[in-house]
Amino acid sequence: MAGTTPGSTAITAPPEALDASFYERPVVEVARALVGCVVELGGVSGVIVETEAYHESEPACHAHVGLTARTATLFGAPGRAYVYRSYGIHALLNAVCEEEGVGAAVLIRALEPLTGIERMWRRRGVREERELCSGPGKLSQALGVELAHNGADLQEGPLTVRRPPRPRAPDEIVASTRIGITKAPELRWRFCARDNAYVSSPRPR
DNA sequence: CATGGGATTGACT
DNA sequence: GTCAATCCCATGC
Repeated sequence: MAGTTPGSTAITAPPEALDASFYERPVVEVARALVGCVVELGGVSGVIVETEAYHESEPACHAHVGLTARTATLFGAPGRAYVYRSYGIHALLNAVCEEEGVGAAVLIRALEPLTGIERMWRRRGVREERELCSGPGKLSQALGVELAHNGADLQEGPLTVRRPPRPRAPDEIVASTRIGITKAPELRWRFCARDNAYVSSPRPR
C-alpha cells in the first residue's frame, strides 16, 4: 500500500521474524544472508555483522560425528536455535539450517547493538561499546541467551531473527576463513559486514 | 566410570 | 605474544 491509512501511524510495522523457509537452503547461503538481520531477545537486540557456516560434511561442524544427544538440534527442523556451551563458560548461538535430517547451522558471531543497550552494559560490565557484542560469547551474555534456548523456534520467539531494517548490498559483505577452529581451516565460510567496528577479532584482511 | 577436548574470553608477560 | 577458567558431552576402558 502506497499511502498511509487514515487513523494509522506513519511508522511502518516491524517486519515479521524469518520463517523456516529462509533457513531451509544451503547453510553458506544463509550465513551470508543473515548479515544485516536483527537478533532480539526480551527487547535487547542487535544487527548481525558477522556469521560462520557449519555443515555436517566438514569436520569442524559438531554434526560431523553424526546424530548424538548433543547434535540432535542440529539435525532437527531449520529455523531453530542451536545453543551449546563452549569452553565451559560461554553459550554460543547458532541458527539451524537446511532441511530436517541434515546437520548444519550458522554461528552468530557478532552484533552491532541496536536496542536495550543499557541492559547490555549491565550484563557485560565492560567500558567500551565495541566490547558489548563483538564475539559469540559476548553477544550471548549481552542478550541473555542461555543453554535453555537450545531448540527454541526463532520465528515464534522470545528469541527471534528478523529481516534487516535496510538490506545490505552483497559487496558490503566480505568472506574469509573461520575463527577458532583447527579442522577444515581453509573454508572461507566466515561472513563479515565490511569495515564494521563491531566485528570480532581477528578482523578479516 | 574416567578422561579429554573445545565454534572463547580476558588477564597477563 | 601466552595462558587458565570451567562444563558439557563424546569416547574409550
